[in-house]
Amino acid sequence: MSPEVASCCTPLTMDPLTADQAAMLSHRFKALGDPVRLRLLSLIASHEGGEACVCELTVAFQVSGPTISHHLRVLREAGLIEGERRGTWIYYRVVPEVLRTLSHALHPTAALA
Amino acid sequence: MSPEVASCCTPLTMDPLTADQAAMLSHRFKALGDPVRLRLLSLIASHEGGEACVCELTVAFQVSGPTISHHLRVLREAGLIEGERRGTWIYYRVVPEVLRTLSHALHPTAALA
DNA sequence: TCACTGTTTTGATGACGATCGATACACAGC
DNA sequence: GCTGTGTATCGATCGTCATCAAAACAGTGA
Repeated sequence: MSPEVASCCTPLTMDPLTADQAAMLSHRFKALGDPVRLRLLSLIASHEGGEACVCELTVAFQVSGPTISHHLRVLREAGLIEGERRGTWIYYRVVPEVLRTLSHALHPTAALA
Repeated sequence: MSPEVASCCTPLTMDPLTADQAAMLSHRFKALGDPVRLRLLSLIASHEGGEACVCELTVAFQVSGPTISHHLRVLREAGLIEGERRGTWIYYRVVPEVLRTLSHALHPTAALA
């Protein structure tokens, strides 16, 4: 993603969001607004090495493979995760700066590091 | 809301979320997943005194009154804001602990205060 | 090149959500 | 009580989304 993603917005509690800022942020929050996607993100982020193969993610849910793939796409298009193919398997990892941006947007003292 | 809302979850990057945790968090993030609601929340939080009257919120958007009311209800049912009637007008304010919870869930070092 | 496995895309379907106008409810002032 | 204003609910509409089965695509190894 573009470099400004991690520093675009002051916390939403400090100044009113512009329509553009709200559109960008809401797109990301919407991606987090599904329990399966949240658990996928959590599984990837907390997985050993910071990345997880789709095959490991699929077995953790009751939903079908295509559905997992759909949710991974939504997370990917929201900039929250990145995928990379290595041989047979595709590995996903989180984009920490984007998570930090969202965290910061919700709470002034958060994620200043 | 219940007392545990502000401390229920370790950051989702540390441990995989349980289905219950994911359901609760995704419900809140879903409420943030709309640009109008995000701007409403921001307007309320950044407003002088930490609260805003519905009449002040309605004029800031192009959408109808019922639609604003609907979005305020979604935010309210997600526990992100609280409303209080004082005389003629109803004032909304944010629930800071819940915002801090969400911020913390996204980033380990965030919102420990 | 062929078969096999892993992942994504396509197409369809049922549920959900954003929005509106109309209506109902709550309070203030007369 | 009545009337007017502020806010919420109802009912309908139309678009979006989560999900699946089926098909397509990508890479591996025989």
